[in-house]
Order: sequence, then C-alpha cells, then structure tokens
Amino acid sequence: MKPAYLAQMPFAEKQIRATGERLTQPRVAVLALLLAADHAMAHQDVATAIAAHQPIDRVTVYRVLEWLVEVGIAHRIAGDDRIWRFMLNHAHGARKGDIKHQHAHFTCNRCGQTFCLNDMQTRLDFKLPQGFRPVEVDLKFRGACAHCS
Amino acid sequence: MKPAYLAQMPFAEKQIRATGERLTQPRVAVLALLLAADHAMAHQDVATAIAAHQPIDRVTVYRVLEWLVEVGIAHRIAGDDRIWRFMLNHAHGARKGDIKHQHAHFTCNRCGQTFCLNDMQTRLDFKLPQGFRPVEVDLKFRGACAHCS
DNA sequence: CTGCCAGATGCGACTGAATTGCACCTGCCA
DNA sequence: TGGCAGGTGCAATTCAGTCGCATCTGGCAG
Repeated sequence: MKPAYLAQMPFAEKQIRATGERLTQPRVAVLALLLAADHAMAHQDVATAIAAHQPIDRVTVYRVLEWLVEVGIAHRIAGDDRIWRFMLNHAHGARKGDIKHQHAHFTCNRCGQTFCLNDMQTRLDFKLPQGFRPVEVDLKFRGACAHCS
Repeated sequence: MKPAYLAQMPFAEKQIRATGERLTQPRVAVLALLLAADHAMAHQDVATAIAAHQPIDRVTVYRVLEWLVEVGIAHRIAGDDRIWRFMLNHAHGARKGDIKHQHAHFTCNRCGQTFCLNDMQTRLDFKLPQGFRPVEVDLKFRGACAHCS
C-alpha cells in the first residue's frame, strides 16, 4: 500500500524550490508528509513513516525539520512530553511590529495528538505587568479533540 | 552566607503538614526554595541551590518536585529547551467545570527566566472548532522581561 | 555535457534531562 | 519505642536531540 503522503510530493517540491534552496530527497519526503498530516508530528513519527517507504537517517530528519522551521515553512511545538512536534505554518500576513505566531494549539489528552487551530476565533486582550514586552504568544489548550470527544 | 530560602522553611513545613503527607527534609528544602523564588526553577537550579547548603540527591529533587505537582502545590512548565521548570501555584478558587489553570507564563529571551503572570489582566475569548473540548489553557509569552528591557 | 564544490546526508559517538530498580533509611502511628 | 509504609540515595538505563566527520550530490560554471 502506498502511503498517502506520496501524492503531496509534487507540491512539496514546488514549495521547496520556491525557497531557492536545494531540492533533496529527504526534504521532499518530510515536507510531503507534513503536507498530508492534519496534526503535528514528532520527529520519530516522521522518521518512522518515511523509513517505511524509503531509507532515511534519523539525524537527517532532525536537520530537515529544523531547516523547515528556519525557512519559515513549519514551526515547532513544545509538547508536554518534552518532545518537539512540527507542523506547517499557515500563510498569514504578519506585519512588522506584530506579535508573531499568535495562533493556538490543541493537545488531546486522550489520543495525544496535537492540532493547530488556525481557523479558530480568538480574541486575546492582555496587559502585562510593567516592563514585560512580549514578542511572541502561544496559546495552548488541552482536552478532548473532535475525534475523541 | 545563608541562602535566603532558609527563612521560608517554617512556612514550607506548615504547608507540607497541611497536605497530611510526610514531612521530610528534602520536601521542606525544595518547597522553601520555591517559596523564595520569583521565577520558575528548573530541576537543576533546585538541586544546585540546595546542595550548596545540604546534601541532596538529584533523583530526590525530581521526586519531590513531582510530588509537589501531584499534591497541587506547584505546577510544571514545559520550556523551549525541553526542560521542566517548576513554580508554586497561586491559590485560586477553581470551581468544578471551570477551565483549569488559566494563567500565563512569560519567558525572557534575554535572561532565559520564566515568570508566572498571575496578576496580569487578560481577557481571552475563544471559540474552538466543532467538537474540541478544552479542559486546560496555557498562555505563553516570549520577549523581554521587566528586568532585561 | 561534465567537473566542481558548497552544502546536504549518513553514520557513530555523545550529551544531558529524566526515569527506574533496588537496598536502605526515617517519619510517624500504634 | 518498635514496626513499617513510604521516602531517600545510588547506580544503571532510557531516549530525544546534538556533534564531528567522511561521503555524497544538486545545481551552477565553464
């Protein structure tokens, strides 16, 4: 059986080319996998999924994921199990001076999966104590996801 | 020179007794240290600070911190460096059905310290996608803290 | 089309936070 | 004050993530 992410490869290639950086097998495979995922993936998940279809080194997976974050394609999420999870960024027109990356994550206590809530409606009004100047905000929910509840 | 946290020991003892659980040296020391801290402390910080004054095992520190979380005295914060940090809970009358633990953390990009923003004013209106039922919310800021800005 | 080489990959060894197993010790109640 | 449940100390282990280095390769120059 062919993994579903293979269908995403052409799109992955295109997106990598758009960065102007090198197009390599591991990069395409990892990005295609993330394109096909509806939830955040841990390094291990990525390595296992790809290894089932083509040989890939653990370390390369780490480096590709890190690279995807660097070029702004993906972002990493710190899990409660001290494991990084990765997800593609939604295109969002950030303007200079804006607080970056203001979007929410939802981790399901039942199935353990982490989702990005890009389309949620949030209004966050806050006023920090004197002197604290935020640059970035993360919002994280825990509970039961749509699948498990 | 006597570490400042020693002054907190009587209070620590009292709070531990209030739990009905055993009163032990390591528990008192760790709690006293956290009582004296104005920011979240990593396991290592705790171990080092206490070891300077009395012998204590690394593993015991882990277990005491975990225990403090269990009995509801402290809570743990996942850092971006995949290190747990611990801070005392503010007393807050949570009612059944309330979303637990809705408070914010602020991690300084300069000095690396993490603070609990208990006294901040926040209003968070949110509406999650269909089916997602949150139990807990964490809000995390990164930027420059009052000391560094 | 081909050779070159910066940059990417693969592999092994390593780091460091956190956990586990087990023997010993100690609060605390009877 | 004796017993023992539960806490502590120590050694060994786990596991995500990192590093150094040799090899390979995408993509440009020639």
